[in-house]
Amino acid sequence: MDPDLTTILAAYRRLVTTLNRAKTHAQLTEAAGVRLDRPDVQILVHLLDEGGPRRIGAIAEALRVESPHVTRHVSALERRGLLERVRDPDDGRAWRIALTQHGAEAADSCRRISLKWFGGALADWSDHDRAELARLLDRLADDIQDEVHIPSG
Amino acid sequence: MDPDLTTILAAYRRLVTTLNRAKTHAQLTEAAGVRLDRPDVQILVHLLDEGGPRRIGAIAEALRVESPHVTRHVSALERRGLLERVRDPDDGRAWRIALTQHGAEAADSCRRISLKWFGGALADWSDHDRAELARLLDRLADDIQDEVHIPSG
DNA sequence: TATTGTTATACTCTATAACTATA
DNA sequence: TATAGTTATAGAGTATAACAATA
Repeated sequence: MDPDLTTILAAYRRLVTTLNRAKTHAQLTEAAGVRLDRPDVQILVHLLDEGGPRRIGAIAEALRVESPHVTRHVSALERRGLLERVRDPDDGRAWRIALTQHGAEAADSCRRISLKWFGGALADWSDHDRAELARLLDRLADDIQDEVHIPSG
Repeated sequence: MDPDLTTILAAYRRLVTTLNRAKTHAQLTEAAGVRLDRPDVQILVHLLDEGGPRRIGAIAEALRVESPHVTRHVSALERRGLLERVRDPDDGRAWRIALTQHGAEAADSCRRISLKWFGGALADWSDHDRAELARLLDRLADDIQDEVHIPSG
């Protein structure tokens, strides 16, 4: 019974309960002035973070979802003009998914709201605590990934 | 453009991408030796954390879902003998949802696996860093909750 | 009649399976 | 014929609306 461990797990769950709900997503899209569902936002913001076109398979792998899911959302976003397909320079048969100007703007709006929320939450924090949280949370994400995907038994 | 903020947001998303997927849930239930879907686990572990019977409405509020969702899962878990309804001592018309022995064991198994994952991830961390993460993540969960639910505009 | 919970329904999110196309 | 992606389908997760029951 490690009290730190218990606190960390409980805090993580509380965070997810707050952020990962339909109402929270509705708040985000309203504030961002976009009409996008959650997978849409994930894909658009992922492409913005990556900084360039990516293949369907690469997006699916990064978001840890199956590719048909990505295909459907990408197709819909393409029809709406937020994404476009460009030839993969490395592989003539393949295409990459690229943000259009409109898509990049929508992605940026969404990311801005998330950053605003986190920024608001951390507004009263000391520089030291913010830097420590960044360091520790980044390391936790790495280590959890290793722990879950390469389970020791 | 605050680099700490960006890191924190990205790390949080990475954490969710790792932990909040069907395959991860399947890994958890297999390791725990239970056959439960995600809402089932959330409800059971929540009741275990609370340490006593709770009303449907209170569970829904704590998990930030709508009550019909809780009703359905609780009813199914009741039929399977993991939960039972007991009279609310404070309000004769109302019932509270209580873990049975079997339900408490299942909840404990699931929580144990989550703790094992986090414990494994933090195994190489210094005591200081673990304590700091606990302090900072707990505070973040509080502050995000305030920020999102009492939005400043 | 206000509160709480339930039943009925529908929408969102994501997975699996079967198929297609291209090198 | 291996790889990447798509179409089709189904199941899990969650919300809204309408209703029931009880103080």
